[in-house]
This record gives sequence, structure tokens and C-alpha cells, in this order.
Amino acid sequence: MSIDVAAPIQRRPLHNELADRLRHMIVEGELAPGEKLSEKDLCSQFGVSRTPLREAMKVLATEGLVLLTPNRGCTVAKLTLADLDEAFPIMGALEALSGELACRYITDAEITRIQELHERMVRKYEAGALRDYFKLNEQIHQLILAAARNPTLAQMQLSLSGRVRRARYMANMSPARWTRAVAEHEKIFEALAARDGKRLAVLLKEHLANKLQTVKEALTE
Amino acid sequence: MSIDVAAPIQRRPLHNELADRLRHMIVEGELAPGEKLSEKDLCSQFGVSRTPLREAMKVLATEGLVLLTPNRGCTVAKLTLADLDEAFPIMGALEALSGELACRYITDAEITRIQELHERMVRKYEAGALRDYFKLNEQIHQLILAAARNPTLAQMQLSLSGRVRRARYMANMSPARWTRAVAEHEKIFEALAARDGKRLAVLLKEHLANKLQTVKEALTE
DNA sequence: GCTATGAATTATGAATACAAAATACAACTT
DNA sequence: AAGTTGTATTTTGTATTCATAATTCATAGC
Repeated sequence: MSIDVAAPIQRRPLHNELADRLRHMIVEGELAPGEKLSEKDLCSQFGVSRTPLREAMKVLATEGLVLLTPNRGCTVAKLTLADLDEAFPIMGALEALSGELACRYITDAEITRIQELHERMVRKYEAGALRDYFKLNEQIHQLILAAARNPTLAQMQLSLSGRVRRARYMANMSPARWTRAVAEHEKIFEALAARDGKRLAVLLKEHLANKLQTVKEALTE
Repeated sequence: MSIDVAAPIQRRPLHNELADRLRHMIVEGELAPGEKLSEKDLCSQFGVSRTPLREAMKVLATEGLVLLTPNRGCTVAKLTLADLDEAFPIMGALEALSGELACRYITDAEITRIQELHERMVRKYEAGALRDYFKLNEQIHQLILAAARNPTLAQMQLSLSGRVRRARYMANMSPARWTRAVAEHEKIFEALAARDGKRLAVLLKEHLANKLQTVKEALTE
């Protein structure tokens, strides 16, 4: 496989690269909530100076992933129960809107594609493959979001779900919850295929509310 | 009037102060959309070095108020029609959620306070004082938001409305629109006072949709 | 006269240097 | 021994410097 020598050369600014890497590390749980982030350490780890690192930190702080305390540095933002209680209803409202818009704009091809993923996801559920299930679940949500044709909305959703994504590690769904989630997804897909925006909105909102319950249960035990 | 000499001394970091000032300048229209922001000029204007200024810029870029193009500087983000089309439905969804939550948590005292403001706002309408009307309108929205008891939601709303606030300057409501807006506010207040969350949500969503129309009309003429 | 090429200028990106605040710790007091 | 004070160290905040990319402008070629 040869590379395209005529492709545009792109060199991103360091602060961008750093922000992406750190964001990934936080969202994927490689950096624990509450962990102190020393500028010096991170600089030597990434081999950059403090200037671009600090710029990246400002971005992450604005996104709510990191907490900047004047004169005493930076910590990974903690996820409290209150945070989840705040975030999930918002995500519910945004998902509901996404669904409504998606029903307006989605193409048949997109629906087919989602159906494919949906069926594969159900099979992952039947096989008990939680990790794969999550991945497909996420892809479906992404596609619905894309079908809403609203980049601003997509970006806000992404940002919010990034913040709470860390909670997933703690949230190992009970079998009952999982079964229920799959049933919900079934209905969600049906509403989408029927392009019933109102119904889809309600379903998604409820789905998110249930998700919150699942996560909270897993957290408080 | 004496000052409290025992009050905690607070010195904010420069990047914070800068971000606030620049945000204000952009949102209030002192910096025109599309305007190039030269680091050097801003530095001499504020009397600071480029480091904290650049940090502030990263924050504003994340908030969507400013556009950072690698190696060629920073411009005030433009507000396109598409941006408005994207932002208003989101604001509608968030307002709807705020309203629903507010109905759950609002106290009688808060309702009384809002009623006061509402009545004053109506009088400003009758007097044709648009500026004052807007101010009161905004305060009411703020109070509803506060009653929703969801800081994350409040913060997202604030950020979004900051982005589109600049459109207001162009949007000089027609008398007919204004009359209609006041009527809508009347109903909104009634629903809130009755703590009818579902109804309030619908009203707020519609209100925002109408607002979008108003702004778009004003823009395209 | 117009385009294209290249040097000079300017602006941005990143690293270093310096200043100030916070933390850690030792010595002292009680 | 517990607490307090002062000093050393570390870390963060800001300014400055150096490097590199973009822009401007003048000149050469057609």
C-alpha cells in the first residue's frame, strides 16, 4: 500500500495534539478522577515545553474534564453523583432533539446501515459480549447524531458524553438492565425506521433516564 | 462606605481576566464578527504578554466565540444563518428542560419574584422600551434557569446564548413580533406559576422557534 | 502590464527564563 | 510532644527569546 505523496502535509499545533491525547487519556480512564496533573511531569512525558501544555489544559478545563485551581495546579475532574444527575437529563434532552431532527433528515441508506449495526448489536448482547455491544451502541448513536444534520448539537453531545463516559467503567450493567436496554433499543430503532420523531424523542429521553439509573445503581453498591 | 479589610484578597490569573474581557467584548459586539485579532495589538492594549493572552484565546476558541487558524491567527467567529439554525433548536431543547425542572423545584418566593419582573417587563413593552424589555426578559430566563437547580445546564445555556447574542443587534423585532413575544411570555409565566412542566416545556420550545424566525427575518431583509 | 519568484518583514508557535506563590521541612518555642 | 515560625524547594504564572511559517513587497521574466 503506497501513500499519497501529493496529500497535503499537515502539522497540527502541539496544543491541539496535547489536548487530544490528554482528553483521550481522561475519557478512557487512564488518568484517574481527582489525580493531580503536574505540568513538569506531563511535559517530560510528552517531550514538550510548558507553554503548549498549558494551552491544552485551558481547553480541557473549558470542556470540564479538568479542574484548574489558581496557583495550585490541575487535577482530573471528579465525577460526582450530582454531576451525573445533571448531565444525563441534558443528554436526554439533546438526544431527544437529535432523534427528532434525524427523523426529518435521515435517508433510507442510513436507516439500513443503522439496522445492520442494530442487529449486530443484538447478537453481541445474546453472546454476552458487553464490550462489543457498547461499541456498536455508540456507533448507532453517532449515526443518529449525524443524521440530525446539526454539527453544533453533535459537538455538544460528544463533549457531554465524554465527561460522563468515565462512569461506564464503574457501571457494569446487571443482566436485567441489559435486557431492558436492548428492548429499549429495539423500540428506538422502530421509531427511527418509521420516522416517528415525537415518539423517538420520548423513547430516547426515557432511555437516557434509565441509563442514569443503571449507572447510579452500579455506583452506589 | 467602608470596605471589608478582612475580606479574602483575590487575584485572578491574567488568562482568566483576559478571557472574561474578550468574551464580553465579543458577546456585546464591540469586536465585530470576522474581525482579525492580532496578538500583538491585544497584548499592548491590555498590557500583558502573549502567553496569558494565548491561553485566553484557547478558552474562547473552545467556547466557539473565536476561530483559531493554525499559523495564521485568530478571528472573531462569524455568525452564519446556519449557526443560528443549529443553535436555536438546541437552546429550545435546553430551555424546555430547564422549564420542566424549574416546575419541579421552584419555590413560591421565586415565582413571586418572577411575576414581579414579568409585570415590569410588560410595562416596558407598553412603553416601547426595547432595551429595558430585553434586560428584564433576560433576568426572567436567568431565574427560571436557576430554579432548575442544574448548574451544568445553566452553564451550557449561558454559553450558547452568548454565542448567538450578537445576532440581537441585527434583530430589531417588528411590532407584530414583539406583541406576539409578550403574549408567549404571558403563557410561559402562567405555566410556570401552575407548575405545569410539560406545558412549560412545549411553550419554551415554541418560543425559541419563534425567536429564531424573528432573528432570521431581521437578518435577511 | 501581468504573473511569478524571492527577499524582507511580520506574525505565530514553542521553548526558555524569570517572578511569585505554594508546599515541604527544619528549627525553634512553649 | 505539639504547634509555630522561618527557610528551602517546588510549582505555577508571566515575560521574553528563539524558531518557523505566512505575508508583503519589490524585482525579474514574459
